[in-house]
Amino acid sequence: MADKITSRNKSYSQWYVDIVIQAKLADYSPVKGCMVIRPNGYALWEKMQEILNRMFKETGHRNAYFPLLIPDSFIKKEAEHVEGFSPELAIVTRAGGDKLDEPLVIRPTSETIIWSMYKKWIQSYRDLPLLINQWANVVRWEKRTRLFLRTTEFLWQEGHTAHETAEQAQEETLKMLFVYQKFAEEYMAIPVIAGEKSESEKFAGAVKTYTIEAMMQDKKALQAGTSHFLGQNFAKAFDVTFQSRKGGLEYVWATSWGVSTRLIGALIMSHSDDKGLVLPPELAPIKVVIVPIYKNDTKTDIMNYADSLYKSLMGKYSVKLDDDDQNKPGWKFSEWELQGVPVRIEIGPRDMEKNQVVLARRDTGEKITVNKQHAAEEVKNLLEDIQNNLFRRAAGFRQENTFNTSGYGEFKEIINAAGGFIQAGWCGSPTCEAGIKKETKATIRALPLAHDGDGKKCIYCGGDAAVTAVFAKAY
RNA sequence: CGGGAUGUAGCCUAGGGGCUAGGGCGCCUGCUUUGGGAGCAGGAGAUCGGAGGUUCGAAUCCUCUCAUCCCGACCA
Repeated sequence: MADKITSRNKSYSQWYVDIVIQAKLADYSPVKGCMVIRPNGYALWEKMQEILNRMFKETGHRNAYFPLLIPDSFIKKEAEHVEGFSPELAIVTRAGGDKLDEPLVIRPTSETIIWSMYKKWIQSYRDLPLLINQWANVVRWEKRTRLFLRTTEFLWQEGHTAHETAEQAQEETLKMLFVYQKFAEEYMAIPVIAGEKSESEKFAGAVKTYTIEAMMQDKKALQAGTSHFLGQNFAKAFDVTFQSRKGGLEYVWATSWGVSTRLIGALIMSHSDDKGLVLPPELAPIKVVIVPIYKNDTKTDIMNYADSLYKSLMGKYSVKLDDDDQNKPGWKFSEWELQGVPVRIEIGPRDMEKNQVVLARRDTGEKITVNKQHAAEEVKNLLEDIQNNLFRRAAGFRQENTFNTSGYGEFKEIINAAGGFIQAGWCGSPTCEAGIKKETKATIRALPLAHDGDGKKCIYCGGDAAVTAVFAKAY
């Protein structure tokens, strides 16, 4: 078999690049830092959109679309926001052959343009809550890019909501955090830690940022989604007020939340192996592929047999019959494994003779032989089993690589040698956080919800811990 | 922005002053094959990243430049 993919042992980052390129998920573009999402990759994004859209709508949100170009002055209206984003903005200064009077920023996120519109749309508490989501592209000029994980332009969804009270906005923030958690765990089969970000890690312009944080196979952390409680920061910056039930004029309370095509990177780095992509059935654009195996003289019979199986499955799952005559079965096996299809059905003369089929599962490589009449039911069970197995495997891996320690010496040892997540006490001081980052490169990934200090001491300064923090090196 | 690496056909690559730039994969044609990336035969495909220079002669040497990847710094 041709070695198209560098093994994870040899080079994890090259393995990742190889998967993306060889599974035809994406390709490099002529512009530095940008990528083309190819049909295989875009199909994954479409599955994510489909599921998330359903979940967003079930929680009362509606989709809309705001423009790509934002007046430069808008970005500058919220002090922390401008400070956070100004280094990575792409700005249009010429258009239509002339220099523009006011430069236009290509959106790095849409808070400012959206709140400028919300000012027009919100007058009364009767206009609240306003629950809008948009699917869009954004541009952030990053110094260092990686396919899917951090590209100059990327696709995402951004929810922007407006509420009467701080409590309602806070509730919305957490509600959407849990939507993300459910999506990651139940569909992507990726276990995540739901928690709050520390002050230094939060979104520029937010009062509080919440995150779902996942562990990749190299034991590094990946921020997979964020949900922000924006307080009244943007309402004040854009003067968005409403007449309350009591008649007074009050600033609106806000949230925003988003996940991006980075999730595709998370998916790859959670489940895939040295043979290629491994997709959880819930997200696999093709769940089952049928590979017929025939000789010239048996071709017609085998194809008929395969086709009848195909017809019996096609209404139930997205299934593909690979009737391409150009490649041999062995080639097809490898190719579909590379592309991550969860279940492969092999049908050859020996199977037809015994009225059976061979089911091969992508997650373990295991093959089983089942009676053709039971194939549909067996496939259903197998898909469920693969979905569960992938989650269990990832959860087990995370557990094996999550450590508790109260000694800073041990902390440094773990981070440098084994890697992984470390749960430790933190006093809450940015100085301690910065010291740890400088000395170990580990950052606070999340302050898990429902954990106070638990009587711990700060891992760095030894003072009383305000919270339990999860530390790790991160993407 | 620092460090490293690489640019030769769609992809991988050989050649490091000299004659028609060689091979593998892939692609096209035909035949044979088909239970883990098939075989044979024939064929198409290259201004050697770009510019300038040295030379009788440059893919090869020199200078500059552009691009990408990897590592680091930075990063809602």
